[in-house]
Amino acid sequence: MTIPQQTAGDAAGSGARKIRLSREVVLAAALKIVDDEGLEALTMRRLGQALHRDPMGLYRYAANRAALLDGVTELVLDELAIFGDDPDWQGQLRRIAHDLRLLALRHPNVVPLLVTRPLSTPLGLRPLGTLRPLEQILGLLIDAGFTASNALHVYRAYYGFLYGHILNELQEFIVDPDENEALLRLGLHRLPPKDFPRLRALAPQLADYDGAAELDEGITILLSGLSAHLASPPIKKD
Amino acid sequence: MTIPQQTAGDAAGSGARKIRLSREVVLAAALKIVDDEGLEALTMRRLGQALHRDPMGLYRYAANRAALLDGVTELVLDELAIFGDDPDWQGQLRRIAHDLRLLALRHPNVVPLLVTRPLSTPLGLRPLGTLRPLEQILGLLIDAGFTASNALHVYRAYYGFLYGHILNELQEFIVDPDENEALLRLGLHRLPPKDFPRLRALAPQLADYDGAAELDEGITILLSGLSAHLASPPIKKD
DNA sequence: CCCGGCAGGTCTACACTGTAGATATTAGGC
DNA sequence: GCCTAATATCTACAGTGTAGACCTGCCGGG
Repeated sequence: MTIPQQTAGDAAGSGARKIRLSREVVLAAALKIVDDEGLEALTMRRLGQALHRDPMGLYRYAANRAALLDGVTELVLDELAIFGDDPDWQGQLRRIAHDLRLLALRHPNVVPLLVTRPLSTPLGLRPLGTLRPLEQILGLLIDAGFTASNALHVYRAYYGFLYGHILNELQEFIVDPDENEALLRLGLHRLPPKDFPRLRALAPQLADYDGAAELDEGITILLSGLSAHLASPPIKKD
Repeated sequence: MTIPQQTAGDAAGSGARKIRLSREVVLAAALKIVDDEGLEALTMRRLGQALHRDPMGLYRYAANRAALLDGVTELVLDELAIFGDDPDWQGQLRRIAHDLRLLALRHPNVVPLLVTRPLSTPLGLRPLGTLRPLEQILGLLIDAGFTASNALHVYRAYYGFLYGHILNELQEFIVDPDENEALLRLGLHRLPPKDFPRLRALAPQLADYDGAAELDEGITILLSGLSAHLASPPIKKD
């Protein structure tokens, strides 16, 4: 006999009262599961359990699991603020880069979605929330005086570098934070010294990786390179 | 590397000659499935069917599905050649970048693995094949006169940019190649014009994206920026 | 000849997944 | 009361990874 959870006090003391569902509530719960337990843990049944609902009911708020994942990425990207009216476009790009980096560190389990979902969805069919940063940054650059097509070039170089950095940084992960030997912290001792001398020798530098500083340097290089390159010859004849 | 030649008419059950299995054969078959039918299609049962074997037998060559995926990424990365003795490190980096780009275009379905698998595996525990490029490029740079730690910085900027570019390029995908209107080719007509004016206006530029040229420009910018930046002040005091 | 071991291939079974479709429950209008 | 529409829940099915039992051929030794 199943227990109808009509009576409030049966579950664990925290609000056993069924809150009214909405797309935002569902996505927020999904994000929490991904953050806490990883991507694989986000199943319809698990999500239903977290919301004290039948899993089937969730299909009202997301057509299927893929749409649910898209919703989560959208929700995460909404945390990113872009101010279209700031005339200091370089400063703005720098700030956004740092913001996105922090966002990725806050939700590392979502990063695979961030980079992977767009690969299987053509531009025009993506959730609008994920296209908004693109549109806004384009606006930022165009307002700063760039040609539309040059703005696109700058955007590509910028976002490419940015995502690349984030992937890079998230990949260098610590195995055993308590270990004080750098080799061991990264698990590098398992590599055959014969084949990987350089990598092993770089253990200390790998172990104290200042992601923010490195990102900032990269942005500086990129911006200076871009302005130098864009100043002299037009990139293309359109 | 090369697939042992197989009989074309494997569908006809009579002549289904069972070739001798090996790790390479299994991984090659797995890669073929991923290339032809996508990542999701690579299941143990499907792979077993492609090899005319019981799916369970495959666990002799890959401990589990994750290991199988790792094997596939390793196999793909083996296609990338790096010549450690070339003194022209800039030219070498440029060539490798183009090679990796072409490799990604050849195996677009593997790219998610390439960028995603390392996120869930600490450096020291990755399949050795995926670390080899790192080690070799470090060697290239160190032989060219870089400090070990500067080599690491250059590597990070380089690989970050490179992966970023590849993601970028693979994301701008064509919905309907027969369409001659740029808006429609990318599916951009579905975007509300009010919210995405710039993006829609950029449709023509998006539609003819010369990835190789863009990558080359980016590399140029990066290399010049790097050498300028590395020439004057040391990045860090180690 | 038999026999025991052994390594590899095969089968069955189980716990879990997404989700289609039927069913039960509720709310609102007359 | 009764009818309709929406919403919530249940059941069921095809598919997944993989543990563990089973079978099958091959080996050298008696």
